[in-house]
Amino acid sequence: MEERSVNNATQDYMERLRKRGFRLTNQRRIIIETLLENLGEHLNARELLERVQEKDSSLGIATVYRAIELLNNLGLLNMINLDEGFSRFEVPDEQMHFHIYCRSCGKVVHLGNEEEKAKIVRQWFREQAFEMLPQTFEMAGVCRDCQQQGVLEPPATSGGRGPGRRCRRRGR
Amino acid sequence: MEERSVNNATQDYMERLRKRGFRLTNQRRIIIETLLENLGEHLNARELLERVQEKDSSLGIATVYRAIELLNNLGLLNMINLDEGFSRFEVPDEQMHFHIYCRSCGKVVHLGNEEEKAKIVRQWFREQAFEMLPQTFEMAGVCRDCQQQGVLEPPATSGGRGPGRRCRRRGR
DNA sequence: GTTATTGCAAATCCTTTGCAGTGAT
DNA sequence: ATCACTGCAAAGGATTTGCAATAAC
Repeated sequence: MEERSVNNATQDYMERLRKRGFRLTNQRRIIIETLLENLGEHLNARELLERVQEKDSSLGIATVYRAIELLNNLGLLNMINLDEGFSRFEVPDEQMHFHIYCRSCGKVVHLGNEEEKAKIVRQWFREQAFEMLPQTFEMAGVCRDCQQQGVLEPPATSGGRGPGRRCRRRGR
Repeated sequence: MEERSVNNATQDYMERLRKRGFRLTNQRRIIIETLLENLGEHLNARELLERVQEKDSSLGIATVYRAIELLNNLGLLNMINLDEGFSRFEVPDEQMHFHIYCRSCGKVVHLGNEEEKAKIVRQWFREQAFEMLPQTFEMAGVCRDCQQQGVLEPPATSGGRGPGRRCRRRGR
């Protein structure tokens, strides 16, 4: 996203906070701006903190988490879970997003034709009379590259040194 | 699931472990059996441990987590994330499952017509040349009941006493 | 007899929280 | 002048791990 539109979008987010009665602090502005500058990067809290601290080195992790929670509550931020043991964050651009991630190497791809897919999902929500919240869809698979390497071998003896399916926290 | 089919299915799972070269321990059998007996309950690790300990009180949480990881790696178990700060687990019955959960009260509903929906999703995977892993889809929304109560109000003064959207760990 | 697996307790790591100080209104 | 918000450090809670003992093979 270019500088001008980041600025505009940041103002937009700040305005929404103001309307809801929240204070417009410098920290919140920086966090929102940084999220916008890194659209599509799916930063986690630590990564977001690092980038945010380039602008204000005293800004702490607690503030990051509190801003995330606030934005999420207002429906202005999606939480992304890739079964890593922590969350990643994304500001939604009005659209629903569809991610497929590889459980072996961690690669994430965005699906195309999102509007068409979104229509389908909205229908699913309608069937249940649920209001849909802004969100992304995380779908686990094995990418073409990793399919050829096979995944997770038996215990040990058989020469186990392959990557195995990444799955929990330490598995990155 | 009735006793007979639980037994059969458990044997089936054990057989798959054996084929991959893993040892058939009593602990693994109990854990698998318990997962099967509680199909659709979406137990988390602590809940699973409790039920498992009714059968073997010395079985520890580490063993539960290790069994979960093993089964998940073999594609024999789905991890379910409802943004609660921990995971829930489900043994898949060949089918893909679609869950919508209410971010306000936590209610979870299973969508119907799953086979039809599964076809759609399989097509999405095909478009990306990803192998699909057994999994469930967690979609966040607000249920009909909670829609009427409104969610999250501004800071404080304005009389905040509503529930607010549940969102992170402590929010249950 | 080997060696994968277990149980325990300690360690890790993400996330939340209490509190005193600060800054937006 | 208020009181929402911040930063810090400590707490909380889920998950992982080292290691000696155990039990599949």
